[in-house]
Amino acid sequence: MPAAGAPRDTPPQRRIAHLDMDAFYASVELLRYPELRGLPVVIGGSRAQQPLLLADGERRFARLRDYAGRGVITTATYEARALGVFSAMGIMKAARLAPEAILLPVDFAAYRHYSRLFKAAVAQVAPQIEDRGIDEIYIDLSALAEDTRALAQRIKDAVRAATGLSCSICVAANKLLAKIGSDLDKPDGLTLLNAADLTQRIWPLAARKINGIGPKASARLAALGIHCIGDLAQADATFLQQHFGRSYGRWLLAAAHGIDERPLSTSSEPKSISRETTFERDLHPRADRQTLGGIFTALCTQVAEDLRRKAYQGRTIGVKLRFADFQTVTRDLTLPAAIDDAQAIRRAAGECLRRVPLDRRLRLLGVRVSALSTRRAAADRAPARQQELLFADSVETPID
DNA sequence: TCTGGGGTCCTAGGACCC
DNA sequence: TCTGGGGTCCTAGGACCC
Repeated sequence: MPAAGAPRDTPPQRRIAHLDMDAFYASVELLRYPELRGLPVVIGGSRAQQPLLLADGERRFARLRDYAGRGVITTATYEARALGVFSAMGIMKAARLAPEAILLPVDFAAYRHYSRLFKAAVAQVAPQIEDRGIDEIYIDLSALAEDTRALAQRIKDAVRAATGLSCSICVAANKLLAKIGSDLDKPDGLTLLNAADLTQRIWPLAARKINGIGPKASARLAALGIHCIGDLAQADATFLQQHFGRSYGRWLLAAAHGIDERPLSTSSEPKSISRETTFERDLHPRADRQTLGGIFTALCTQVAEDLRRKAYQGRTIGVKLRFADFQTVTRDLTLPAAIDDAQAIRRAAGECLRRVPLDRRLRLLGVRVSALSTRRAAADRAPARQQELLFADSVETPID
């Protein structure tokens, strides 16, 4: 027991890294098409043209100006960003800014391959990893003895050796700061942040740089005269809670002070599996009934395939509709038991659809399955039923 | 000629149960 | 029959992230 007045035990400072691949999709494409290095290149548009291989072995690439239709930019090379083209920008708008930029279609299979490669390479150096999607991870370095900068450099080197790609990495006391820091020196950055850096390097940044402050919250903050993280740190706690609610208000203030105790989450199970599609043109529920029906069935089939491939079943089936004016509605239905087959999903999703007044043009349709369980867990909950299924299967594939 | 597709988490109200 | 309170599940929408 520490004597009264003795300093409390403070937990040892953590060392949390955030690693972010540089312009990931575009960089993977440049490995495949090195002749595009140095040019403005954007990835996006589900209907973008594949490069054409000419008779002389040359490739002809589509230009942004050639694209017609819906879609957004997924990634842009730094040369394209210099022209004002960024992720999530509509392709038609991007084409006005950079008509000559090369446009490539997305190839998720290729990006997933490189994603696995870089994560495996990092895991060889530091195994405590939280997956944050295809192109970024958090790494807990606390348990490793090595000097922080040397360790970060070794991780960067391992990623480059495994993939030929560069990444940006920041090591800080927590995830929140590491995430902000990895963006400070892109591309190919290596940033270390300590306590003294909070006021010098973090506070001048826009509040929007905090992971969790999006376009809506930053607009509301700006309307209150709060623009940078330092402004937020100086704001009154009660004032923030009045405007943003108790929970979010408190979090905003803590975040601005660089406080974040969240541990890494090194394993996770999916909560939902979904498929959705935006149509090339808006479709009317009556006039385009046949087309919509076909799309709806295809979505249910794809979701069912995804579920089975990943060995999940779900009890809650839902639909998502987006009207021409971008208004979005969802409906869902929870069943007594989890399912994973296309026909049952289509039946339940059809029930949901009937609860939406369908009198306007649609631009998007989606199907989602949530309240997931693994097939193994489902078997544990319903042993008798599973016995029947095993028996039924055994007709096809006898068990000895 | 705006605005993809895959997710997670939070809030809030109502039903229902004890 | 004048009416509390807590807990859980379900549903819908929205903000946010990659």
